[in-house]
Amino acid sequence: MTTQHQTVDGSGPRPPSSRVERKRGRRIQEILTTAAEMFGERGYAAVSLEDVAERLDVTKGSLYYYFPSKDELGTAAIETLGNEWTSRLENLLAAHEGSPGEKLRSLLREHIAIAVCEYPAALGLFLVPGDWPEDQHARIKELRRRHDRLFRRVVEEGVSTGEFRVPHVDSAMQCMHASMSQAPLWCSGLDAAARDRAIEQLADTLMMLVGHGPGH
Amino acid sequence: MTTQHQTVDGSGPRPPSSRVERKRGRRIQEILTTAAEMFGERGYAAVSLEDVAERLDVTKGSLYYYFPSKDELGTAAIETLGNEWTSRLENLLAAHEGSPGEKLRSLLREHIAIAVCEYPAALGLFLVPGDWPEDQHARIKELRRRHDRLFRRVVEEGVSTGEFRVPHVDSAMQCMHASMSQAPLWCSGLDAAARDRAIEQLADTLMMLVGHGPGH
DNA sequence: TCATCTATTGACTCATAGTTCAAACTTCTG
DNA sequence: CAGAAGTTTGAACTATGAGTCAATAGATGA
Repeated sequence: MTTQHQTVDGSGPRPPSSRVERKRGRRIQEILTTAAEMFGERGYAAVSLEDVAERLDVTKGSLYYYFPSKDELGTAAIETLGNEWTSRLENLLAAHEGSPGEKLRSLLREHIAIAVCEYPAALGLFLVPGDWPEDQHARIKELRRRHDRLFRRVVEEGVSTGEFRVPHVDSAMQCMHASMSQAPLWCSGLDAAARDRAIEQLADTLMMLVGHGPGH
Repeated sequence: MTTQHQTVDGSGPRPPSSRVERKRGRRIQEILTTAAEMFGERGYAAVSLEDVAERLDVTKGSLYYYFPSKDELGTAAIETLGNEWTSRLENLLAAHEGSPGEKLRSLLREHIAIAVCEYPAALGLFLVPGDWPEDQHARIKELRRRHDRLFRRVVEEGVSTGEFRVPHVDSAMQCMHASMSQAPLWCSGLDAAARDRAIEQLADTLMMLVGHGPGH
């Protein structure tokens, strides 16, 4: 068999099995991360597979050994990135014991840090869904919804206990997401120290949206 | 002469002159508005000139009668849109007599309303600058800077009089711009009444960023 | 070491989108 | 109305990027 294009995620009853399969998995991750990064930086349509291949130091054909098409690569990039991202936020929230204010601040920090430090520019995935084909467009919107539910739960908890003062929850959520989605842009080019400071300040600022200023 | 591709903006010592020239100007505006709208919706790379031509009910070749290339069309779209936009905000601010809080709220409302109602989706121009070629990328950044200066002046005025409480001015500005740039997305599909309400609520929410909640 | 499975290459095809242009059509103007 | 000027068209041409594939290089295991 020359090509396989198996399902990407390791779900189902398949253990990491042989060394060669684990190696394949790592290669796929490498490709997905790079692709997501570039799609995030410049949009889906503007990035050619040759561009992606070049950054990976391989040729275009090699990518087709792992993915049957650009669209499938795009889909996989959204899915794997989105799944890891969301589950990390969910775990953080599940393990957190603090007040709504503390919870929200932790969520914000984690979310921004992942975006800025680990998948630089990858949150750009969320920027112009119109740039993506129909199918992927829908997935991105779904991913957005999942993140929104997480944050919204905490915000509404804070509103009901009176700790937050939010004139319009929907607007506040939208502003929060919009701001976080552009954080990688603002932080690109900063050194580690400045980046950490910027993340901290951004979290401070977004807490203002729920009426939870530095006075608290 | 078959093609001309003259400068687009009406600056310099050229009155609107003949009727035919005015007609030409209107046609150019029509093209620019449509193109900006589509670039905003789906990004620069994802929109072909045939797409633009189709929405205008002409053929691709016709666009080349007015613009020598896609890139020039993109540049002109950014420039004209940006110039009109900025000067309207500048005029509003120059004529305004109120407190920093009232000024900022007016600016926000006007900015969002222009984005949402007059150039639907055109603020998307600002969304993925990486999607554009170098040259246009730089122009978009410059345009952003001009808008930023306007808003920042008002915010800093409010901070110095003590009316605003802003932990980090840079972060606050970034969040403000990010949120406004996505407003057209949120408002697409709303009827006029719902749209006006959404604009109002968004302005409320962004006032929170400068510690100027509904209590004031 | 040989045989087999895996991974990569580079040259090729095909479709799309940017660009040119001569010819046809429309609108002005004397 | 005739001719000139302005505008639009549709059919090329070209460049780019998606996708294919046979040949080759590299691992792996007996």
